[in-house]
Amino acid sequence: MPTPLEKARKNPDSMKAKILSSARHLFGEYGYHGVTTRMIAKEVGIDISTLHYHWGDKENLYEAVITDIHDEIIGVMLDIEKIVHGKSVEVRLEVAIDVMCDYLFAKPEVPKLIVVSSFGKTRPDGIRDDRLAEHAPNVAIAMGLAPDKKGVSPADTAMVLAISNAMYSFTSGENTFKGILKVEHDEYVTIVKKTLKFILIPAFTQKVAHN
Amino acid sequence: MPTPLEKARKNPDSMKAKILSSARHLFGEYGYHGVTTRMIAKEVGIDISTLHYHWGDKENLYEAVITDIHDEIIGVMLDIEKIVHGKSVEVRLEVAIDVMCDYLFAKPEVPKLIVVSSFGKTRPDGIRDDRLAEHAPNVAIAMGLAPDKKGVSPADTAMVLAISNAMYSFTSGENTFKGILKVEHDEYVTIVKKTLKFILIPAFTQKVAHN
DNA sequence: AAAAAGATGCATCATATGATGGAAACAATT
DNA sequence: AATTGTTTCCATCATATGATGCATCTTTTT
Repeated sequence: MPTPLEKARKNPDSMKAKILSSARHLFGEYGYHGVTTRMIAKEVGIDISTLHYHWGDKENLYEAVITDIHDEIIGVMLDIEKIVHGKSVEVRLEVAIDVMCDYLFAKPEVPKLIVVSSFGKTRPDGIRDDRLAEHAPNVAIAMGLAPDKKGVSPADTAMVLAISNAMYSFTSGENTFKGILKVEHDEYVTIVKKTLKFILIPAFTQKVAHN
Repeated sequence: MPTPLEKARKNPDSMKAKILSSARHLFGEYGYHGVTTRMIAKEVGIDISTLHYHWGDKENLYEAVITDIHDEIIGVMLDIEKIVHGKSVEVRLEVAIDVMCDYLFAKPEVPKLIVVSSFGKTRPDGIRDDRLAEHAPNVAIAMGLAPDKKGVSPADTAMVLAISNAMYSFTSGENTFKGILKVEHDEYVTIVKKTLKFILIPAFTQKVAHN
């Protein structure tokens, strides 16, 4: 029996999928409490009762959104791990930064939702997804920071978190930071990738060489 | 004529100050829309009408909170700039990381509010403070990335943003990341500082040497 | 074509929320 | 003590919000 989320994915033109898409966008923009079911319904062009018919209550829809983006981003991570497998540290990092940044810039609601769900609280509590967290050690291994699950130290995981956070911050804060840097989108993307590589590659090669 | 914020600062035991303090804490935890005036009033132990008497409407109180933390953090930045003036790049960065992290760990609502106000939107718009943004180039100069205001490139500013973001992420996400790293507060602080220095110092010395 | 299942919107409800008027309590000034 | 100004809370309001019942329309199945 497919879940509502699976149904929505199966048919991207379905009402379920349209609602999910708008919900992603709006929750990413304004946060859980900043979005009303009416806002979502209005963006889709439907009545709120139709929204509730497809997704149940607001919390349930939000959970679906969180699950959706987590599945997606973990998919991207696995893709990257496949691509970089066997490559040098520099190449691994470079590819990881390029591919992940392209993805995050294309779907800015993803880093925004990850950031708020990691940093902030949602009042009625609940709603939390720890799969990204649990995945961090795997990334550490894939990046060559540690040989196996046993060998991943907190410091290694902290490195992975630092990289992830850097990408999330720059992509979700694009609008603010673009203004500070006084550049347009394309140049912003270039600068971000360059800066990330500039900062991370020296540290990483040093670290991996040390292992 | 002092503003309400100045009055609150002048007397930390005043009702204005107590409300501001609770508002800081709660807005940091749940975001603008996640906090009701009733929640704040309850935490202080007063009626909402007293809250409105002192601070006007919710948006006004939020603005005061944002202004308050921005003044505070810019103060810390200026302190750091004084301390590190004339020191080597390594020492400058080390001190900056230590002092700023200590401050942010002590007042976690500060990075939280900065992150959400940089990344997210608050629905009725308005409410924005760009002083931190405008201050970024000064930090670039203080850190030795550029000789003067004219010489600060977008890439330099991006470096400063990367450092700031890294500190904000690690401090505001402490609760989540502590769990991932499976460490307690004290060790978490140590790891964060170590990781930040490990990543940033090589990149920075390289960059400054290149100038 | 009829029947069944699915999807949609209108009207409506209960509660939450921001906000205010005005009375009462308190403090300062004369 | 009386007066004035400040602070606090109670009662209340208008609107926003999440949610649902039910009738209507649409699609699918028989």
